[in-house]
Amino acid sequence: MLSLAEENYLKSIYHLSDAGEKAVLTNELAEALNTKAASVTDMVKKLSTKEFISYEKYYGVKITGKGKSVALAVIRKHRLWETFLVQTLGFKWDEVHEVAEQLEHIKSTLLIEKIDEFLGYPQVDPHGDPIPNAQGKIKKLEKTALKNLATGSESTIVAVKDSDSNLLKYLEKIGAKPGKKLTVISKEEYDGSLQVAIESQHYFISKEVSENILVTL
Amino acid sequence: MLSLAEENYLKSIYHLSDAGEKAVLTNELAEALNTKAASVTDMVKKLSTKEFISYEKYYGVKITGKGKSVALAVIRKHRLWETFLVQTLGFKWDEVHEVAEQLEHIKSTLLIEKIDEFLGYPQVDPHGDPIPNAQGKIKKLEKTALKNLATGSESTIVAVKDSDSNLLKYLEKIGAKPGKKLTVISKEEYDGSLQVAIESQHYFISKEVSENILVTL
DNA sequence: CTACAAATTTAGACTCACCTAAAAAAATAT
DNA sequence: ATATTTTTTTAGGTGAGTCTAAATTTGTAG
Repeated sequence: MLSLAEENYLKSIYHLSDAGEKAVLTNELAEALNTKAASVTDMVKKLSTKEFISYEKYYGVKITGKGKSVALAVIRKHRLWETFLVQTLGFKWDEVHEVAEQLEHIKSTLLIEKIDEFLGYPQVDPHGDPIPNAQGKIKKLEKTALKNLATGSESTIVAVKDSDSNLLKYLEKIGAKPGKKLTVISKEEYDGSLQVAIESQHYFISKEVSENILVTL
Repeated sequence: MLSLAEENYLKSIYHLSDAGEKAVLTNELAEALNTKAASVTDMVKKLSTKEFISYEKYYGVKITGKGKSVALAVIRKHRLWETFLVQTLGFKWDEVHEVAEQLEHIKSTLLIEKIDEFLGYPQVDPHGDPIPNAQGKIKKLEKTALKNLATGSESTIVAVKDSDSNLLKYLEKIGAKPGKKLTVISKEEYDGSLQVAIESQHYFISKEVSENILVTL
């Protein structure tokens, strides 16, 4: 059974390495985990002998398959809990991170599967990040800001970046929630504003707002 | 900020002392916490200097007001989470304890208040134990087995002791869920069976079942 | 290519929560 | 009242995860 610290190291290594693509340096990890390089060296040796990562002195660490599946399980829990906190309990999505950091370490497969079921098997969390399934598979979806869409393109709202409560209220009003379909009707070149359709209702969206809405095609 | 171990000690001390009524011995605590007497002595000294308990060598410990309020906060969280697991996620109530032992240590007042609200401010958990409010006040309710009720008495179902799934299915069928009102229509002396009304429907309840249903007047 | 700077590792130490074994105190039995 | 048993405490030690300070390796600039 992995300790809290071990799980956090693996999660950070996974993220910092772009899902295992590249090696992660000691200092990066120290920074991310709010600890000192010397402590990282210690832990990294331990995780290496346990074969969750491979470690080469002065070079950095790479996450193994075994390590990835631990990391993904933790990330899955984190994102499901965030979704739960926002969707079910009405947290704002800038309030959820700290709590989810704790909840992600609760040990119970049954619990997380029930939460997943309760939420209706969501694909993305409130930040628009994809939720790995129970097998650790992630469905990558190309996110882009609404403002990058061409006129006429259809897309699905995935998340909203900013959490300013005025913005949220406005989006609430026009029904711009994650999951909703959206079509770009027209774009104004000179100020970057655009007109969109959400459920056959037309709305005017400023450039600022269009930069904060993430969509997928 | 209290550690997990400290919170568990305080919770155990609270329970073993009957809510602070009597002193708790080192060995009792060691037994309850699955640890050794020597370890208990160490921790008990620490909690004592922090004034969560008062400790007298060779005599035992007593929980202070400060200690009680910590213990009650943990117990509140434990019972709210158990209620959530059973009511919302469909856990059976003999499956919830281990998970609730973890969840009770999540640090976030906002979270637990939202859970409380989401559940509709329940008074008791799925075992029929009262849930302390945010101020640590417990509403004690006299629980008794259904079989102890006199003919004609009205009561509210609080919990079911046994978790045999046949029993649960039967109770489900007749709508005998915690919170439901129940009236004793008649009792048969010779076999201890009784007739009850739940929402103006009459049902026949065997002695065995009536021993497993806890009610409050 | 040498010298300095930056990153990393090693060495040694700390706290937390636990342990075992031995000593001390309290309870019990004769 | 003394001896024996039980309970509790003390003393000393362990592993996990962290730290600081010093040593080492690697990278960079002249």
